[in-house]
Amino acid sequence: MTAPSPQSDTRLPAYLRLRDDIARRIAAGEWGPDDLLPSENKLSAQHALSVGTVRKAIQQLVDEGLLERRQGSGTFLRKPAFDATLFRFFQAREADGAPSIPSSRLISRTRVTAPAAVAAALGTGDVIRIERLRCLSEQPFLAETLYIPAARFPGFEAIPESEIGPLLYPVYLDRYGVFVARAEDEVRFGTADAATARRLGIAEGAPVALIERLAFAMSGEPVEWRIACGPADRFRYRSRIG
Amino acid sequence: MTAPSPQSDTRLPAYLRLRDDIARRIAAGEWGPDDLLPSENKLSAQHALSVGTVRKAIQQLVDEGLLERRQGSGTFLRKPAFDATLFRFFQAREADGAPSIPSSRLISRTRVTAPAAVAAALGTGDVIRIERLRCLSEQPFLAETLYIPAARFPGFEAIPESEIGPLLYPVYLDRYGVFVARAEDEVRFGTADAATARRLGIAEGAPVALIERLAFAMSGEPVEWRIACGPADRFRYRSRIG
DNA sequence: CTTCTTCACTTCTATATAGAACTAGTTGAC
DNA sequence: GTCAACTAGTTCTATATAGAAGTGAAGAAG
Repeated sequence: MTAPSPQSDTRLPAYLRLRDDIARRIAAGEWGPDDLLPSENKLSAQHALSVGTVRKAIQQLVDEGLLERRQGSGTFLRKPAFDATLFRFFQAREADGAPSIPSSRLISRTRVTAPAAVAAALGTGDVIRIERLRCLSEQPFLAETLYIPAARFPGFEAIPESEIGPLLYPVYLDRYGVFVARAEDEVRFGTADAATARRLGIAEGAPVALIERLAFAMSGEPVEWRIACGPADRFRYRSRIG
Repeated sequence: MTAPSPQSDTRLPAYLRLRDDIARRIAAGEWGPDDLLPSENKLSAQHALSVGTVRKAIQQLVDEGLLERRQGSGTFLRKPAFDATLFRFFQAREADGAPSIPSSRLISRTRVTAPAAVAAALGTGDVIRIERLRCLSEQPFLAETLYIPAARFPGFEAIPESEIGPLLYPVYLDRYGVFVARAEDEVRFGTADAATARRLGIAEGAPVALIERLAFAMSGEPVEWRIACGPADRFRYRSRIG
């Protein structure tokens, strides 16, 4: 076959068109996380391109973190695990210093009209609001409020809590085919309001770090807006420049 | 010539050895910022490699941000301009919203013994301490304390203030041949001590953001430790994930 | 059952080559 | 002097090919 999918825009180089084609097929859910993609040979035959061109296209997707190559085995779709990136911002470690994924406690799931700023970011005001608390060793340290478009996640508010793990993105993928590929974070400082302070067990007005996130599906469509709030003294962020 | 420089360690692939060789020559100062490197043809002839292999080596250095390719012109050494990255963390904009490099006021330069943590990071306790204040429209908004190894920057404390611009890294490069290639930032929150509060014109104990930076020369040697302190309400950081 | 060998398949490295696309300077026409 | 055409040099795209290196499973040897 010669990929009858919607031809990439203009007269772009072949390796870019192939890259976009593969990305589109990933977005369409043709392969699931950790699935094996066709080999370079197969792809080059299917698209009537040389292996070198195919490698160049794949390499870009590897650089973007979408794919993973294993010499001798094949090329695999990577499952993005960047729910954990939120915790780059906080010291989320057990007492023994081992990093771990905090447990989640869902507080509420309600269909509401989104605040103006959130509606603007998501492109719709018809959303489901999720409130949850992240805990480490039974100790709450991060309060989150999330909004997801009701049209994109129908019935989410009715999913039994037992079927929702500590991470949400796998749920989005498994139940709704929404593959969160990219996110934008913004970090600010502020003070805790009464409700948040109560949940976190800190004083009202205590300094907190606020992390806003807008997450996008592979298609570029925004699929989740969230704000996380944690005590400022646990905040710590490292970055490498250059 | 066939590059008599210290051969790269083991039996690594040729493109990696070439990459390291070029990086070493950059570190040795063979080319200055914005200089033109030898063309792919010349490099392939000099090292007895094919053009494809040379391109692969160069591409890695481009990905790392060291080099810049301009089709039709050549490959150039990029001058890192990441003093500005500090201000990714703060809203450093003029009243009209235009981003700008804040002015600097040097408060002191003294040869001192570094605090233990700093000495550990720099590998020596014999340092020069620099205190300065970054201002925007005459309004101070960032207080910095820097430590640089006295042995690496002899006489820095005696350079006339008029010869030091708003950015320090160009001074390091021009006067001491120290090319800052990489840095690690760590962001925390805290409260202002008396001296800092006075300098910034805020209340003692007011919430502040603290950015610690350890900067490295191309050789990997640490050359500067600094801590910057600014009011938390001006802090704002954006990042893109995925 | 365990261990070793073989084999098919994969990605990885490297070469050689051809032409397209682009840049910057020089030359020539007017 | 001005502008267009040409040219030498550069990176970029793409192909074809060969063998090295690594993987995983199947089969042989003990």
